[in-house]
Amino acid sequence: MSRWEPGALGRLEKAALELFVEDGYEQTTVAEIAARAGVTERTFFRYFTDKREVLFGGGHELEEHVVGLVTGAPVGTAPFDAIASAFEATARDFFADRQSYARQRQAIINSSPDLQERELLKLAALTAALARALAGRGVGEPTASLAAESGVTVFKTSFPRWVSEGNEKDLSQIIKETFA
Amino acid sequence: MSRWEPGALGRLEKAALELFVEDGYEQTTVAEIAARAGVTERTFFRYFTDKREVLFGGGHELEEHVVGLVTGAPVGTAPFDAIASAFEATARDFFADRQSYARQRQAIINSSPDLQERELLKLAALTAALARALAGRGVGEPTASLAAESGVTVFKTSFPRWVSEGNEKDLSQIIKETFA
DNA sequence: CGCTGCGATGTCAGAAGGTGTCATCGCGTA
DNA sequence: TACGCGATGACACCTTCTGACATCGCAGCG
Repeated sequence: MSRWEPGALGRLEKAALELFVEDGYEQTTVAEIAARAGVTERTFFRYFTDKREVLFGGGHELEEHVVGLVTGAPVGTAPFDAIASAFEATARDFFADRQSYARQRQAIINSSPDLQERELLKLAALTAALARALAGRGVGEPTASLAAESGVTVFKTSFPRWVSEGNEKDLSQIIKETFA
Repeated sequence: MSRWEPGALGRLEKAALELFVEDGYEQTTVAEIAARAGVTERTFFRYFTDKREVLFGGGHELEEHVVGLVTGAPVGTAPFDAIASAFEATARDFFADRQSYARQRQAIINSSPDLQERELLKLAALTAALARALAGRGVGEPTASLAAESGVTVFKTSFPRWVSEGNEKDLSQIIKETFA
């Protein structure tokens, strides 16, 4: 038996999500999150730079995934097509069975301007990373940036639709439609 | 002689800009800004909801201006054209003689993720307002949102170029080129 | 002329977010 | 056994931001 329960990071993310749902983002204090996770406030800030960041941990993996797909697209694929299919595939891989989680998370984000700011920043980072990936494939400016912007815009507008539709429609399906 | 010097808001904005340039955004405290402006910290927060907001006061007027131009565009103007010329005109009216101010301000924003977040939020608000304006002219979705997004994207990419070009090239000129 | 209400500011106390620094102690390794 | 590492705790501290109440010139009004 080690000195502390392992998995502090996961416990913090879980506790935060629960409390945000129960009491709202702004009403929840970091101290409460830490207490429910069984750690100190200080430990929270060792895992997350910010109170907000606890909701955006997955963003990094998502970025790597999409960028990887774009980088690895068949030689000669048109920039816009590479972006489009990367997003479609990522939608399948990442969000297929997580609609209810995504819905909760999005509801929280929509409730707080602070969180919306952070999300915009993450999307801007994603845009920049995609533009770099395209540049690495020899795509010049401003084509690379414009294709990246377009892709992220499509994603950004498709996501709310997928989340809100009560039905079981596929995210990748919606994305495919919107790209047209 | 009134009880206090008038123009507290202007003094705060001026003091903030100076201190941000001198010491950097993060190193400057609200207390310092207030002291230089000759008021209390509390007064700062009566004028600005946020430490960040002191740099974004003009955003509201800019939004009203662009939206007004779009709303007042000749009947029958294509959505995209309405947006494009609104931005060109606004560039002339708002930024013509303020390049050095804009450069300072942008340098500060670029130095802090906090400020970049806020700027992205303001641009998102502008996008939404433009989409509403187009909708008010009878433009349907998704055309309205896409035209608004495109316009803001062009603005967002043109601005850094205008700011960084050492030369005297016109913002509205750059914008016109990018729209093509 | 004196009263009165308003508006802009000050004063104070305090919650919450965030950081630096040092202490603790189980565990793997020499 | 001794040692050092890594994750966490403990604590003090600063900054941002908010609520509640006090102050006092000024304008209007009787």
